[in-house]
Amino acid sequence: MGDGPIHAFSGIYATSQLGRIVVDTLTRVRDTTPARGRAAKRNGISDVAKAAGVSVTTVSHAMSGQGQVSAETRAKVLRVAAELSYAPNRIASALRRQRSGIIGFVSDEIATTPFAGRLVLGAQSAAAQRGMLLMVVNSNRDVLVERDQIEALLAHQVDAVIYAKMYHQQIELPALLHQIPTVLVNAFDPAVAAPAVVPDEEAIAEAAVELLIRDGHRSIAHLTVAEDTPAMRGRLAGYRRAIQRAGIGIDERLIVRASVERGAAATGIARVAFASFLERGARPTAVFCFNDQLAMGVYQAAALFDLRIPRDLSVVGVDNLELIADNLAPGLTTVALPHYEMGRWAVDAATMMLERSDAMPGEPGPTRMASHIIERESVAQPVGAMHRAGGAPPI
Amino acid sequence: MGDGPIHAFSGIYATSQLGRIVVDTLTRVRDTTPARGRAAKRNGISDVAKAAGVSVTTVSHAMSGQGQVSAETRAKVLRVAAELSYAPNRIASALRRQRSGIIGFVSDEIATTPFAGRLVLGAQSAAAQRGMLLMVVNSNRDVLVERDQIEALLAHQVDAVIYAKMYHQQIELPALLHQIPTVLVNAFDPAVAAPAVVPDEEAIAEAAVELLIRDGHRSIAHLTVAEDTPAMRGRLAGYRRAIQRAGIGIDERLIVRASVERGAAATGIARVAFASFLERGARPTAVFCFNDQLAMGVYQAAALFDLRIPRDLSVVGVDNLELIADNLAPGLTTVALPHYEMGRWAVDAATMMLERSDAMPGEPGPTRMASHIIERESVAQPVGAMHRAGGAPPI
DNA sequence: TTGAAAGCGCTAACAT
DNA sequence: ATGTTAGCGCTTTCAA
Repeated sequence: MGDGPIHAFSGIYATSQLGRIVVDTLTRVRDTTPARGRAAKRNGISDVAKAAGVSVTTVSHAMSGQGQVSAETRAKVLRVAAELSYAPNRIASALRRQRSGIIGFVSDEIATTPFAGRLVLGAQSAAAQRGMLLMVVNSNRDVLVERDQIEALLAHQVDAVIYAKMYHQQIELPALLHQIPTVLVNAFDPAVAAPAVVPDEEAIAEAAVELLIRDGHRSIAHLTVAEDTPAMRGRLAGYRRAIQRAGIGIDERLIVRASVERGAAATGIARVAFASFLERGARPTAVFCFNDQLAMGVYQAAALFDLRIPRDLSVVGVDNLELIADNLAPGLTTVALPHYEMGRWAVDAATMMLERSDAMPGEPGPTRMASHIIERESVAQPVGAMHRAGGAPPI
Repeated sequence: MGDGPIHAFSGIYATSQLGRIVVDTLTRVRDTTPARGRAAKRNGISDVAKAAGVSVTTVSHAMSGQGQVSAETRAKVLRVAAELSYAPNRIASALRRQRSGIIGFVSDEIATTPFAGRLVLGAQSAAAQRGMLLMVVNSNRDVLVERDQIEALLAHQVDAVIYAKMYHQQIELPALLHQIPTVLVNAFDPAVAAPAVVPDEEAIAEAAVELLIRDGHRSIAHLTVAEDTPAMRGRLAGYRRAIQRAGIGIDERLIVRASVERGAAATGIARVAFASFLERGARPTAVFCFNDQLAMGVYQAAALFDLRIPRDLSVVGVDNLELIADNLAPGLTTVALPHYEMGRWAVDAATMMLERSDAMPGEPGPTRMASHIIERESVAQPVGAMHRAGGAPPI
């Protein structure tokens, strides 16, 4: 035994048949020349069977808990399997069972928002619990790439696919996915009866506005985007509903739209939009913003008008982009979208379809998932409201 | 033919044997009741063989370009395969060839930085070019979870694994990975001869500092972190080298450390650190910051001292966190880390090892990859420097 | 140039 | 309770 990894045959296999059966009984020293090129040949079920002196069937049964195996045989098989660090070859298993144990995760975008990560994380943790693995592909919003990626997933016999978008939207499900159990995330296709999960946009706005109302605000602006999306519509509707439910009349002048493209410039445009809004004499005590970037713009606009947040103006955003929300001073109170939860839900829905092929998880229509508010320091009672809700209306 | 998907047998298969051979010859109408439960049975190689009137061997050869097939036979097979939308079952192929075509991608973290996304994107695009797929798992920095995930990857017979960290660091490669070709990203293990790729930290600092020197700055501060990491050391060394190379003496008083934990609070702590530094009378005309969050803190500190960026103080960051760099006013000039490129490199290195098992890609020691500067508006010539480098030294 | 057949490692139907 | 065996869909000898 010279350099390199230290291997030893343990007692029971000392006279053993197969070169492949190699057991570490000594403490492994640090291996400075690890495997290159090819993966080391791993022990297979027949290696275990031989070493344990049983048939492969028994090993299979013992490992999977399927058939009937006596407790002692089972224990022995398990012990030997552990010693040989045997784990079933999922490729062979997949071929035989016609189940790969892989869920494809198709995302339109993975690098420019933190949403993708949370979605993947949620999906992955649910998948792990069920002994499945995720195969993540990402199209960068290129339909051709997406097609190729989906074909690759299908060729790899994924059991199901999660089709996720980063922004809540209506879509047309790629035809390729009609042949396989698919669940939509942050998206829905009215023409296809596939389970779908989306954020409950109205609830987001209601939660935010109710938080403000509870603190005594009666003059609450909504800074939103011009683009007509489910998110924009839903949050606007939720805003209206919460305002009205509190017995406050809707003041259309308090609803401001910033025509903004997605992405960075949002902040500047929001600042301009909101500043010109204040310029025209509007004096809300609070703003509910469509997203955190818009909220960041409001911080800048407030500075221009010498308005202190939260003393003179309370602000609530949506998205919980930590890079923004934590770094703003004061910290931004915002609504966190349920990406992690939607990821989990999607995998659960997919496996449910796999187990009972007649099952259709969720509601008819997209399942709407609740968000939660992350409170930081950008909300306070309006001056004059003091310790009760419904204080003196400002202006 | 009633509702549902419209299918038709094309002429040549009208009398055909197999129910499975189903060809769309009519335009497909929109399917509102897609597959649930199980994936639709896909045509296999023998379906193609029968339809084309050849053996499966010939189909295999024709599809893969391996053996000798006459041009016409080949054309026919390909046509039939396309009509049956046949694609080889990668599971069966993997079992036979002992090559899964899957690369495992192990990441310590996927949700809280944009880095993971860019790494995955780079790796994925390189993998796609080689007909491989990525299986992404993520441990959330939990060693136990990591172990399980790696075991799952091995059970799925991944051909190689990419082991990626989000922050450049020295690590000890998990023992499980010694048995399979592995490439490290943003990390290195001196005890293991595995290919590794990391950012060239010194070059990052040199590029930033040289940009400032070119604009005429002679008094350049470096705001860095206290934590002793390869990134901190490398960038500090690069800073010193660039300064000295320009014939400017190192002024140790210009090197400021903010003891900061990763994450959000960085900004505030950086502001305090840099403010107290200015308070003591230090008057650099530019700061090179260890990262963008620190740079954001400098913006805040500058505001406290009535210093205008870039007129009174130029600022350069590292990371190109677009949420920060784009939203700061003025936009932050910063160095973008080569995450995408490292992802690509890793996959290329892994496939190289797979092809020639004696190959050891890259340099001895981690391969260092160049970054690039993203210029925005936070750098200008110092007052008095005017149009030439080496203008009047300030103070 | 084409085809027959073995076999990758496993699971499950069917003995015993 | 345990074992024998066929076969998942493909690739690859080897033979014709």
